Amino acid sequence: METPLREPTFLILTALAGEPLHGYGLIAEVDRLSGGRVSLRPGTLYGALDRLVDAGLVRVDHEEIVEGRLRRYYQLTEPGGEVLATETERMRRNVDAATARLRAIKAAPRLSGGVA
Amino acid sequence: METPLREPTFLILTALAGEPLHGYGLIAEVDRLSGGRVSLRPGTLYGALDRLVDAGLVRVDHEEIVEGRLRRYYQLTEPGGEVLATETERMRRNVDAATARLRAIKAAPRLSGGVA
DNA sequence: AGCCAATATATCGGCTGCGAAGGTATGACG
DNA sequence: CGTCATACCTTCGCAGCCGATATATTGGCT
Repeated sequence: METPLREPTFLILTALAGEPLHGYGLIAEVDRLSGGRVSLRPGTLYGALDRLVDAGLVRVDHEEIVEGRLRRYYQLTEPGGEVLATETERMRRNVDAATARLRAIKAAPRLSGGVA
Repeated sequence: METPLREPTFLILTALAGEPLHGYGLIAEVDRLSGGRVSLRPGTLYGALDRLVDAGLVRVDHEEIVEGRLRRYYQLTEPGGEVLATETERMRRNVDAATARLRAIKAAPRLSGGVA
């Protein structure tokens, strides 16, 4: 697993931090928690899930058949929760650093397009 | 330019939001603002700078020779500042979503490794 | 004088993760 | 009986990062 986590992977872990979900449910949940801004594609989702399971951050919780269709539920593991917490902290620091500098820019713009 | 920005690219923009910097100065600044956690490699830095200049998010401010060595200073453009702001907002939302769910986990763990 | 470290730039190849596209199967609905 | 929605999975190309490597100059150490 590469770290820093990319956005799709990060959101998958975040979604699973709520409750175990199956593939399609995960897509829906990520859609919801991102306010519709991120729609996972199957290729992204299953690739990411395979990697996450390999790395032990997620595991298959159980499978069930609903209306003839298999649902494979994935669950966040404890290491998965730790990685999510660590990555969240990293991002928080980056966000804070950027926010501080952006505030300074607004106060006294120094960009190419600044007021002449 | 791919969006979401990857961490090195994001930090380069953040560093340049403070003041124009040259390559090596940028490496030092990113080192500092990341608390030593991120040390840019030349390959990462110059690749990213090329892409950022191509995309118009950063531009060459000026060049100067200090002690016989060329320093090429890069400056954040206005579009660059906007992208940085947008990306920061995106990350803030993701951080908030993850934080909320992580808090819930701590209160009532539901992970594989939870208390038996 | 001779050498190594630090400053400063740049390039190349491999790896990884994402995304677009496409594929299979089942049940529901008209 | 065809189409849509659900649900799984695979393959391929691309973009960005990183390690390694290269080149040039200044300065310090011996």
